[in-house]
Amino acid sequence: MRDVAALAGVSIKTVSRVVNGETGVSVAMSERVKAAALELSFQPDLIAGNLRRTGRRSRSLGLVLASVDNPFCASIHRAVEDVAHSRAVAVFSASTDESPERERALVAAFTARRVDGLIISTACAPQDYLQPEVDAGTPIVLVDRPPVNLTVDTVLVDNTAGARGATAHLLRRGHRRIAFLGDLTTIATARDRRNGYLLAMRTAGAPVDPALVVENLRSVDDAFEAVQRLLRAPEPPTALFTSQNLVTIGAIRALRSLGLHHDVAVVGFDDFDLADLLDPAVTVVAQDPVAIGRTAAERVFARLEEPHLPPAETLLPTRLVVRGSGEIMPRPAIVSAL
Amino acid sequence: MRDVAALAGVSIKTVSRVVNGETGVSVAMSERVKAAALELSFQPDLIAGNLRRTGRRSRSLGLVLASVDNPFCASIHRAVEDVAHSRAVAVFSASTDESPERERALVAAFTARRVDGLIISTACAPQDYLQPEVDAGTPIVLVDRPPVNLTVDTVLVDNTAGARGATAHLLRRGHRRIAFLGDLTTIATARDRRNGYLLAMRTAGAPVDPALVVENLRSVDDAFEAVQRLLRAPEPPTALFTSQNLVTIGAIRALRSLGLHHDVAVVGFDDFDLADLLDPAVTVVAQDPVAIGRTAAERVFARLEEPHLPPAETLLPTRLVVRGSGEIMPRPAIVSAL
DNA sequence: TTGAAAGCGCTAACAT
DNA sequence: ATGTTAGCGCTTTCAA
Repeated sequence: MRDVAALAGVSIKTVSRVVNGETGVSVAMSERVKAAALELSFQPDLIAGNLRRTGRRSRSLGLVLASVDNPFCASIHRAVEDVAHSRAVAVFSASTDESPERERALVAAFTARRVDGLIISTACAPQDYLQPEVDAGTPIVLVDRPPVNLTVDTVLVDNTAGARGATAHLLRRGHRRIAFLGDLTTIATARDRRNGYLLAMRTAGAPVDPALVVENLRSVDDAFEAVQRLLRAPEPPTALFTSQNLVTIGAIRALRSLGLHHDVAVVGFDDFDLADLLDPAVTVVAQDPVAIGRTAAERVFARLEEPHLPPAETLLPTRLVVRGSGEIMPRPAIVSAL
Repeated sequence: MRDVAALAGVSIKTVSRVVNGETGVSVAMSERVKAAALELSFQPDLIAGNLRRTGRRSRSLGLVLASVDNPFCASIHRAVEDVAHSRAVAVFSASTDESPERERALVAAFTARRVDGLIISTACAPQDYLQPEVDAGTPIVLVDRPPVNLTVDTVLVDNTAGARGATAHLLRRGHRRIAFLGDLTTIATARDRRNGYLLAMRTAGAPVDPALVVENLRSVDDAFEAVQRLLRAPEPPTALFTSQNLVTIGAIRALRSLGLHHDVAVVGFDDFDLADLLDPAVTVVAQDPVAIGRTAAERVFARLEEPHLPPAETLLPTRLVVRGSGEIMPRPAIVSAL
């Protein structure tokens, strides 16, 4: 900037005015400065500029997800990016892999870079480590997972209702022995989905067999093995409610390996690509990750403009997508291939 | 930092020394400063610090992809993140949607934030706009798409060989009328894949029917319609080589809609989740996006340490994953459902 | 071992 | 309409 000023033969402040499009610069001067800037291919340093600027905005935002290569997270990510891009804000993103330590490290890395806001799908509970940031006035939105002992904006999905609806859907078709296959119980959404399942079962007066409630499944392989075990047991379930994508896929693989994919009903939580092309097509409880990301990003910017807004809780509904696997009627599942 | 110094009753420089773990501070003093920092929950401003620091590193990196919610891009992203995370570097990411204008805006946004390096899957050719950054010494790695009129590090996939291998695979099973279904011809990888197809056809002495070469397919729907049209034509193909994920999926949907999925062979470029669970399972030319991301990120850091390294060109191989759809033998495709 | 002064690239506040 | 001075939060350089 000093070089540009020297080349144009003006003061550094005049260059600053031109670069920032401030009023009160003669056209001739402005042209001269622009020419000099172009010649030196001058690019203003946004970081240095924001050091002194009133408002002190880095025009960047931190996004912390379970993993950027998980399709659900990636949709949220893209929605956040689009809102941020429209406001000339850049997005830092990172993955926790469900590790509280990594999450803390990532948030610290982002706050050290003075992001204007944070959108977090937390792997921690409680999230005490965020309190200093909240106190410092950084807009924080928790997405998908609720805050514990923390008052911040949230954008959550009605997991309980979604799971209840999925289970009720199976119950309506006459299923009584419905297995629940769940993710880590440390994850709030996994617990909510289990509770929705239990609620539907109790409401329908269906007994809950503890042997049919399998939790802490972390991968396709975990789910595969759990489902194989369930169906080879003396009293196998006639339907499965799988509470997460990887679990749904593992369950489907297990049913195929046993030749039971047309005999055992499946409803999965969370939609996935090609679910409609499988045989049978997979009935799911769909979430709206784009709405989650968009809402969260808009909330960050709203709070940036109006810091004293009361914390908002957005609860997004789910949608049951009927495709076939969830409409299989109950029948004795006979494991032929042993 | 000033506040911490005041509370500890030391100079600001001493705080700086403690915070950065520099040597030459007495233990007692160090303890006093740490206590003060903790009490004020002081977090050093990485940005301000790097303003004067020798080396001038922002410890951030810009990643420009087609779209963060495309699974191929997301895998690259995750690999880049992991390498960056291990070096305490944060990653800005963004999506071009194949728009050269958006790409330029994104790169400008990142350089204005003084990222230490850029990893770009470019939607532009030539990429002249990058020359000033290259000249300024910013490490830039182009991934997946080659540079035009620009000398930078690259990490590319051998698209031509992969496409040639896929087509040869079909030819070996006796197919002669093999359709090529391609993406936008503005994308270099799309052209390379077409060239690989043509090369294999010519090598085998198979005539190339121009009616079977359909390009500029941008979506599942585009591919769906193109494949329906091809198969309803008087001389339909007996096999399809689909040069991209969305195209592969559109083609599969079209074959199903015509009841021909067990009659027409398909080999797709790029692997995708659940390809093995479809009926028939889909034979693909798999790329290794994780290797792309890892290699590119490592290259950025290598160049950061050693700015005068000669530009490196990494060409990653593909792998044919045989699953069934590509092994269907040629037979007259009779469209029953009209 | 500690501190004072200068300065990174820029903007704010106040001249002129 | 333009320039001057101070200062953002930190590191560097050099002196004590």
